[in-house]
Amino acid sequence: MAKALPKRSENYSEWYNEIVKRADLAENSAVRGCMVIKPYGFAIWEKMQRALDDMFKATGHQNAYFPLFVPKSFLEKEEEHAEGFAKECAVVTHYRLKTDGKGGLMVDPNAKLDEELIIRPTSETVIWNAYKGWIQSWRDLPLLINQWCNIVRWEMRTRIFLRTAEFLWQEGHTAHATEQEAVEETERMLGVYADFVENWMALPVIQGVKTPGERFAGAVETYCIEGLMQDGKALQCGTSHFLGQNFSKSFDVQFVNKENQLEYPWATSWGVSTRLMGALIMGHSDDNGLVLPPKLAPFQVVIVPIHKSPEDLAKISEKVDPIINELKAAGVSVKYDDNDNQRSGWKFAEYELRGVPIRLGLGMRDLEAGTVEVARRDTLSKESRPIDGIVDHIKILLGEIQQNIYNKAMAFREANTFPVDTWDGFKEQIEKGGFILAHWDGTAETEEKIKNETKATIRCIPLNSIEESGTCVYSGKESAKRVLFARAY
RNA sequence: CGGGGCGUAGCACAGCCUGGUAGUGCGCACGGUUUGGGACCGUGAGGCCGCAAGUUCGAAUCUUGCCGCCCCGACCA
Repeated sequence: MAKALPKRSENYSEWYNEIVKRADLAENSAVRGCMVIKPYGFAIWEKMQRALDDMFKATGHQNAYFPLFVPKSFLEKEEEHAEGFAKECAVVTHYRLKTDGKGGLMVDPNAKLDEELIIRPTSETVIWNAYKGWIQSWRDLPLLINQWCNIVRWEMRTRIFLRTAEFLWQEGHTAHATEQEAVEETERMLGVYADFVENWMALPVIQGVKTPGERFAGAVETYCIEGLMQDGKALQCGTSHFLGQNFSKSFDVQFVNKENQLEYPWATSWGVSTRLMGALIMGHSDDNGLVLPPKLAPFQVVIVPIHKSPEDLAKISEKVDPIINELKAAGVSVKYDDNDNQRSGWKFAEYELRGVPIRLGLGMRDLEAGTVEVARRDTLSKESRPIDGIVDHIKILLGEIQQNIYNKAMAFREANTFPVDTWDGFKEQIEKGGFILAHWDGTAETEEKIKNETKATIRCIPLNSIEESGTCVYSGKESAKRVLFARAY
């Protein structure tokens, strides 16, 4: 019998780790805190990349690539930025090894770098150093650049996909002639992220602004999208920063405006990472394994033959071939698993674990009846349907599944979002999990105290929050709107 | 960095207390019987028992040191 997954209700983090492993998404590597993303997991990431990249291009951005190494002197230039990242940087101090005479290798003490190189934790500094040479005139603006790369943040404690020492991401870095234009860009890209996470990943998110305490180091304003995971914890799914003129000033980048005056350009940066893989897993999956939205599944349909003899298999394959061709022609990705290593029952369980949205089962009974068994991963329901018209049915079904898992996630979020008006109520609810909408007096002191007493942080000040006067849930002082609290990953 | 757990076959683990030829299940290879929700029988391959030193006639097992990983906390996308 199957080795069942741990249940979400019993041990959520073990359930998560097991899904990652058993669905063959990724594994821990020999290097502390770093993961190996396996082909099935990487295929999902590639689909995310493709969709996002298309969206970036559609909003006028171009891809480029900047170095992995950041000279220490660059990182120092923007003070807050330097402070914020200093304690999680990997540093290269030497450029050569030599044999140690005992069959091993040692760092060559004669090969010390004059200036240490930091493995990029983010690229604002190298990029703005380069922009100095790219920007002279208002005609060079806006400069809309994105890069896909890996970065390193030396985390004390890591969790696969959610927080790894090395991770993959994209980082957009733009320069604008006016403050307003840069703010618009920051908001536009937040919207792109929200659009992607909701429409591709099928996860509803709250768009908002971070409090000063939660702001990106070096930013004037940080916008974010926040998702709610099934264990009631929040996950920041993407951030978009308005950087003001902090980096243009630090790197002395200026442009000549239409009036022939020198000005500092206004900057933004924005990123999403392989952490989204974690959001995808925790947002939809169940005790049977992964549940993938059709738009991001490596293959949307798997066809499993059910046969007793090679002759039967040949007959089934003959029937399956045109279905595969028709599906492909319709833009549906499909895998036909005629592998005879495993039997059909094993395959059913396996593809369920891997979250394939639709499974077609085809046996001799179906050949006689002209039917096929259609199983949905999201509802675990099965029905027998005529082969005629099956491709049209699947096209519709894929859309339904995409919508259904979004609706489920939305219903979950709604059922787990609570307006709270008293401190006792706050403390009680935070233990149960979920999003809490509560009034806050706007001070860092209160934010800090709430965090220390309950481990809840202000995830964001939602963009769509309505003006509603009330009193701070902690201090009792006046407040104009509710903010979003939760315990977070 | 604290607290806990664990390193034995590709994977999951037993054996260790009480030293004496390294085992079980899954997976893998081959043969056969099977096949509508994780099949069964038979045969077989596969191990520096995390690394190093020590104790001993003899160490997976005892001692010391080191390394690594996972989980729980403080920091973070």
